[in-house]
Amino acid sequence: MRFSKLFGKTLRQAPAEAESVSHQLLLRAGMIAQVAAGIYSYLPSGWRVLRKIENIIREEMDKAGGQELMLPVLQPFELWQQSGRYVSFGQTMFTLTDRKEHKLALGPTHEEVIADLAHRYVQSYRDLPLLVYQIQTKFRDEPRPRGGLLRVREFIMKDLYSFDVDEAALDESYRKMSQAYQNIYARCGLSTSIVEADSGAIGGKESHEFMVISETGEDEMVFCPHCGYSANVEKARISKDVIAVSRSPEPSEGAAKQSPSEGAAKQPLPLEEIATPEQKTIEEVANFLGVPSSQTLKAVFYIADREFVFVVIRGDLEVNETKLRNTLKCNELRIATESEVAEAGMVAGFASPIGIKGTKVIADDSITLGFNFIAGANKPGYHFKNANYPRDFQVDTLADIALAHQGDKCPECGGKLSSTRGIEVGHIFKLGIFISEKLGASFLDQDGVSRPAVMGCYGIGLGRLLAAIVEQSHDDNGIIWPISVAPYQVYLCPLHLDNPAVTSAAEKVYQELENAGIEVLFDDRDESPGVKFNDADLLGIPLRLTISPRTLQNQSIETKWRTEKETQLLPLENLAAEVNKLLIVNKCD
RNA sequence: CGGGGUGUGGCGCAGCGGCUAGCGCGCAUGGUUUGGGACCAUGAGGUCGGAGGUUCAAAUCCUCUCACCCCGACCA
Repeated sequence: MRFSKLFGKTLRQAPAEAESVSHQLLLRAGMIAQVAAGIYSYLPSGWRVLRKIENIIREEMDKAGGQELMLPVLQPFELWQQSGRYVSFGQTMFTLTDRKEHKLALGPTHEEVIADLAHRYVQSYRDLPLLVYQIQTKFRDEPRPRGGLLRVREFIMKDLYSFDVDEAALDESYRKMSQAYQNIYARCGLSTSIVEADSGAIGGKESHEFMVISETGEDEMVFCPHCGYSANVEKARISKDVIAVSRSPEPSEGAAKQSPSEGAAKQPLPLEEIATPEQKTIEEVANFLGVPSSQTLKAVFYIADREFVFVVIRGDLEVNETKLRNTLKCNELRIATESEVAEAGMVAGFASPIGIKGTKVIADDSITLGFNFIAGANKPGYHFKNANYPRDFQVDTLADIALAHQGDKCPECGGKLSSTRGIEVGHIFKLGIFISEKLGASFLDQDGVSRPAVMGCYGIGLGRLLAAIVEQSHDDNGIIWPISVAPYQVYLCPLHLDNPAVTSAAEKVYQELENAGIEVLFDDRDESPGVKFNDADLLGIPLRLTISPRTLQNQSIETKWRTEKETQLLPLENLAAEVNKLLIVNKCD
């Protein structure tokens, strides 16, 4: 490709709307252009990168036994009513009405369509396992697109669906996909971490995300440096017995040196009402009474699908709303307003489940890890001492609904958890049978018994993956593409185009490299060296070849890797073969 | 949806009641240049996001509205 003909200009200054590194660099390099919020065009060089990523993914999916197909973007809304997932997707779905007043959705994902297909074509256990995938555009009306390609409303995704005879077979498909994903990221030069994840609107029980560590990421994950446990905070578990010490607010002298279990009697003591005037927050109450916050119970009020819910958790912990949502199996969840709290008859600041009737109570299991808690007395200015579950109050559900933090104890080994932000570049799910049951995707087993296929689904957003590579691989001068996904492998850079020797040598080299199947961006523009070098860096082409009167004196060409400072001379003779060797040696896949 | 911010040539910005709306980059033409974003000359390109209002006069003040960005809620 001749640079002079390449559609899409490089920019010295990034457009003002771009904040994240990948967004700025991709815009400056002329690889993408914004059309509207969360809607982008790929320009030729950006599209080349995307297609390379796509091919890597396709190869790995095929290798893992996947069969590529193509499902429609336009989906009858009835399919979504059949699965019931139109509720959990809600506003995120773009919907439209056709001329016959028939409601359609632009597919945000394709479990319904593929399960409906499986219903027709999978009949026997002999047809399983089945792994089918597509690489296609998805539409999701995200409430807040952000970070350029990081969160968009229209995006290209690889989605594979697995159908298996039972859970054990699903585990095997899942394992295969997990491996294929790791191969893909490695070939794209990305280092990723696999973390336990919540399955959100997709549903299902077990899922993992592949994360690229980056401050730009929207997700927070915790990990244990000792045993390797790692999870998205939405999902993360923690060991709750000792963390109380580390996180309690500066306890007063005396209480300070006691762990919560030492600080309290190990036997339940009689419930006792004490005056705590004006002491409303956990911190105030704990300080006032000279106990660690882990010796208190916190009350938090939510509205879950219009129902008022009383949530109790140990005072040193916070509520994880994703876990709470899953526990309640609700769609909308929000903190109750002050007036809603009052209307429900609660005394904010002094509330506890003790003596409360007719209200749904959800408790974190941390309330069972201790004795003699301080809890609200449900009247202004008073708390109870020595509140004990289940002696003093009952709950409707007892579950893990606590939020993990950096510094908490690892649930596996007790080590100290670290936390970091990450970009989710892939997500795999064990769906189970809830969709196949609803859409009739069943098969006959060896015994002639009809059973629903056990499903899994596995997604990678290609644009986000591309952006994640840029986030992880760049410097002050621009993008640094790994050879495997670079828009061009070689940047051919002649200097002094007024010199006929340079021009003819450059043209010859360009032809030679092209003929050898090497992807070359030939900077045939009559620009100063600085401009060309800077564009080469900005575009992130792995290998730069400079040809000038100086190099021609030695019958050679200068080579420079994007990742290195130094240059080398390479003889012009047999150049294509030599360049090919260099590229192969330095390729990461 | 809540909070904050920005809309002026392709990009970055200035102008914030007063004459013909400027500057840098980019673009075009000609010339001089050329190893890390050269220089000179000439030139093209603008409904100042939109609508309404105030005024002798509005990019500038007021009202409404739209778009985009950031934080949060939300979100595979």
